[in-house]
Amino acid sequence: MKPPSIRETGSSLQWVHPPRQERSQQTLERLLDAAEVLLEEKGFDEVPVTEIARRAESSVGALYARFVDKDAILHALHERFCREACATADAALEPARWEDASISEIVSECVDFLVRIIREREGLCRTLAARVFDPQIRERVEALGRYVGHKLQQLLLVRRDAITHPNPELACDFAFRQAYLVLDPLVARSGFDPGLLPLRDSEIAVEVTRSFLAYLGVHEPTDRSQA
Amino acid sequence: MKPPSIRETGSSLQWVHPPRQERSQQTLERLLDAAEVLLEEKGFDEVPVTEIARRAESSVGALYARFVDKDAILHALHERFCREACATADAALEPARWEDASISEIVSECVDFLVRIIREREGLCRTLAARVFDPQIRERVEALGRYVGHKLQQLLLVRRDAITHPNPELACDFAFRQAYLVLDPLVARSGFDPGLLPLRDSEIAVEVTRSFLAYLGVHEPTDRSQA
DNA sequence: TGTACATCAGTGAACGCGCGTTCACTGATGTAC
DNA sequence: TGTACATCAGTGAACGCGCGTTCACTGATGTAC
Repeated sequence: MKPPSIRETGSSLQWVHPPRQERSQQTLERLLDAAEVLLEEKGFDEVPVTEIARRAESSVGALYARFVDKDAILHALHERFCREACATADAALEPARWEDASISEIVSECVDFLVRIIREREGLCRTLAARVFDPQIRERVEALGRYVGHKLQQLLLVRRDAITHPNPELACDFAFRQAYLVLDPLVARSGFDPGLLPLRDSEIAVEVTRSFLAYLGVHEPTDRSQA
Repeated sequence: MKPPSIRETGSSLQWVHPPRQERSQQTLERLLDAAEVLLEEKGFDEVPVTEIARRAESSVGALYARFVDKDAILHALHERFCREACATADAALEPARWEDASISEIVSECVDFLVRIIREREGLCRTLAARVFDPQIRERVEALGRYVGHKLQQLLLVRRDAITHPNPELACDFAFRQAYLVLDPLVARSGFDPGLLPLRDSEIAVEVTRSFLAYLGVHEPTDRSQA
């Protein structure tokens, strides 16, 4: 139950040569942006470094002046994503925002939120999903999951007498991960195709929310938000 | 609601040069087996054809005499997997076997079953998961999902008055896919690592089953199996 | 049953392509006095 | 403010490695008469 913290795993310095001028800082960001855009269309392995450099209106040499190797780009992208995701979660799951809310309201908004994030960054999410076997990526995915999951859990456990599941801690954790694991492929993969289920995002969100709540065993509270 | 059938998508012939002698048939199978074994340890892209050939005690030339290209091996492996999975599902979901069973019994056994299959063929499942974006693989995954999902659905819908979810058809479909989507990464990925959730297979199965039933809204029947 | 020929199966060294990475060089920015 | 030098940033052609694929050749199996 200790709040998980996002350790800076030796962080960027492992993959990125730090820029010392404003100019190269911008190049770095252009390269990252270019890479992320290209990931919307292809897998990471299908994108040659030359293409990333070209798209960023930079050059291969400049790229290697910033990144120790090709993989470093993906790692940097993932780190940036995690930082942003944490920040967003911090804001969104701020207890004050939810003082009078019921569990279903919280869960429902969280699910919508997950859908939106995954949809916005489909390409990156897809590539990351295909690489969870990479220990570094995996560790980052898990750390983010723990971090956000823990915040959500705290919010939900305050309302624990609305939860029927015999082990509310486990239940919150499992339910959150389940939601994420289901949404990731349903949303991110469906860019290519009707998708695994012929449902639109909003319909998927409804079912995932329903599932989440049913699993917790929430009998809808007549509004008793604070413990 | 039409029973989905596994179309033979032009099938093997597209990737495999059919063997004409017993000998080459055996070579083909040795190659497939070797490839599947190697997938337990690495991703498909990390396994060079030379290694597959070597492990099969064959040669690169022999390999290319059977498969049109490297990808063909993965496709052939996937087709074999689907054939076997269908056959197993046919046997397991045979209505006669379940005449007196409740929904929870059916679901619980199905989940256990999924866990076992995924666990047994971790390597292949992992590689396939990383490749759902390939249209051919995706189509096969979906076809298998439809096929098995439909069989399960039929079994469950016979007991539809035990289901509270407003749309039982949709619910069965969604619940099955959700179970699969959650189990695949939880089980197949955890070979590498403590896993996303620090749960053992049996514990995961319990939660997935609970979630499945809760989502359907099953109020446990006092045994009224036939409609 | 034997012989000749055709097709199938297998071998593994060699080829070649793609792509990540390097490197010699030019230009820009910062710093010291 | 100006000048000289050092470091940073950027360029893109060339390199080289890995790996999928081919191909010339040997051996095995099948078939026709």
